[in-house]
Amino acid sequence: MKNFWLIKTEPENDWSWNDQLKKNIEGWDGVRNFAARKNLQSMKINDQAFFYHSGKDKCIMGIVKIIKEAYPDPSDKSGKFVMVDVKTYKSFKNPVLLKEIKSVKKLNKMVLVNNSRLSVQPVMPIEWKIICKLGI
DNA sequence: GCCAACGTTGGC
DNA sequence: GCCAACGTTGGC
Repeated sequence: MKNFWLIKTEPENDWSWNDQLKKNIEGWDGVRNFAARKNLQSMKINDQAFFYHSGKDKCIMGIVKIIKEAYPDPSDKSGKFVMVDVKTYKSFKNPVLLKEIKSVKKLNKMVLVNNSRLSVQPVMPIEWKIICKLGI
């Protein structure tokens, strides 16, 4: 079964949707949190993930697809953490703002709303559907 | 720039 | 194995 996710990035300092569009395929490394690692390890090929800008923007920019499942993150010297590869899938015409998400009642259970610090989060199918509609 | 919330570390 | 201290994240 296909799963849905949300991955966060800091567009200013780290990696932006613009960078993603330019590069198309990118290794999602640098995750150093056990809850996030667990989510990375649950990802399957062809799962989809929202691409979220934290910081100034605070919005979902588009969708990426998982094209390679969890493998050891070479940037982690301890060897404990993993990464996946993602590929640009779809750009939202209307990036969905955190503010909008918070204003939709059915979305107020989202991890993004309740635990905004988790950098790799699961998304419920119903939540996925609503946000896709908002972003078109 | 502040601060609340959270995760991780390390001493016991 | 607990918990205080610390560092980091991210929304405001």
